[in-house]
Amino acid sequence: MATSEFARLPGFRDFPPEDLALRSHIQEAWRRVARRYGFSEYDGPPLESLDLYVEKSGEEIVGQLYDFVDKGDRPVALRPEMTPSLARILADRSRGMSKPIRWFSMPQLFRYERQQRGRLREHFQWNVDIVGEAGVGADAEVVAVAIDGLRELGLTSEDFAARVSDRRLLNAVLGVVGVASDRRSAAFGVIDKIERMPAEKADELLRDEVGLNGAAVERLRAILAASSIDELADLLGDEGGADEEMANLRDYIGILMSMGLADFVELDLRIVRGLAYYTGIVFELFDRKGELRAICGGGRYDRLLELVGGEALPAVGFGMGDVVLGELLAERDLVPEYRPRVDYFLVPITEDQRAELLRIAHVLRERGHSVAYELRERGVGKQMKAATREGADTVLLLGPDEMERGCVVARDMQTGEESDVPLSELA
RNA sequence: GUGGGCGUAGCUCAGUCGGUUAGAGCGCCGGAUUGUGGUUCCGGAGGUCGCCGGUUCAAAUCCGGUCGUCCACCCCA
Repeated sequence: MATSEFARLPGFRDFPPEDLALRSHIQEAWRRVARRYGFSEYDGPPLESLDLYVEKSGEEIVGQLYDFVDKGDRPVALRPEMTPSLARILADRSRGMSKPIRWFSMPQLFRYERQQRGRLREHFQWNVDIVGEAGVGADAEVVAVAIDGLRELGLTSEDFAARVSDRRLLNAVLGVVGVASDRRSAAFGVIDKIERMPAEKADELLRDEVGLNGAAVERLRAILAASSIDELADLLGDEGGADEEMANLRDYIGILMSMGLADFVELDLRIVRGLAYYTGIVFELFDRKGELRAICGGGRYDRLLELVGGEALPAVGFGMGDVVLGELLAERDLVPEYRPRVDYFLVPITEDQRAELLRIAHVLRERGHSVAYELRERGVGKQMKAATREGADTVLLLGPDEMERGCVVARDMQTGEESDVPLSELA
């Protein structure tokens, strides 16, 4: 609660050490996995020109942006997503770069919306993109990174899966089922929400908005329920019309099987993704229990770079937020316990040894060890308690006796064993 | 943006048919312990009961508003 006069803004988080530990745990895993796949890290400014988002996503997105006019009368916005910035950055320099470009980032993103579980006004999002490769090899590579990012944190195929689809395939399928070309985008909208509405409501929309008859609605429902490429092929029969898209998606899934990730991948044509700029394969990672919102979403966006004024390059990528992921890790008991720790905690028995201890502390720090001690005079018992609280590996005790013998006593805080360390080793 | 639940100590919560100085556990600080921690015992600090207003002799308790939070909707990176 807000006892302080200055309360935290709603939807924003503080990160005291015990909370920053989880965020770091997640981000370090993300970074390790991205590097393991040969991606390079980049970043951009958190504040961008408002136009960058309006051009791409339309006026209605402005209601969900943190935007304002700066002192130079420029309409600006805190970045709500990273992809437009990536497109802008590459528009300037991609022509001179070898392809494909494999970049990742972990920006803090902002949106102005009412917060609820798994959705704040600020979050950190892992963005991984491959730019300059149109083939399904890039699509598969990117989803493999996302899957391995979660595996790195201890999640398994019991915990989550990737649901994959392809907008071109869905478009072709809609053609096969008989959706007129001017009704396709309406159909996309209904299919995107179909899981969250009652069946009668969906049927009604498919009839009235999309223009399908009863039999076609039935057939489309069956097709949308397919969870493998073979099942989908059976349902489509020999009519053709989607052959090329089917072969494409089959290759994609084949690559993921070769990687040993088959357990993590399911076909699901209901995955559409809201973002208008997706053009091909799209996917979401979700928890298998279905308790949380999507952990990660991504796909192919082959037009975006030229829209922003850059080289016409195909691209594919995803974003994964730290909020939902943190909740999933907590539910699966995969959040490491936060423990402060230091290598050495130094204890002067009397103040007469403090100068020598400060010297030793500095020697150990120069050697790269972490060292702590009480900053003012306290009893030995108190200092030992403090050493425990600080998570000391070893306590070095120095009193008049040790000074005389030319050593310190090193106490192993795990075992309680003590041994002498000559001062000559700490010079 | 719409509708609903909740809001008592740092944390988890108890306490309300309105009635003297509002409680517990954990945590924190101090002491038992002026050359040895994790256990234990003793003591202490910390709350204008989210905030503002109303009803009342009297409000943590009832009413209204507001802010925060959670849930659903909307939307989705």
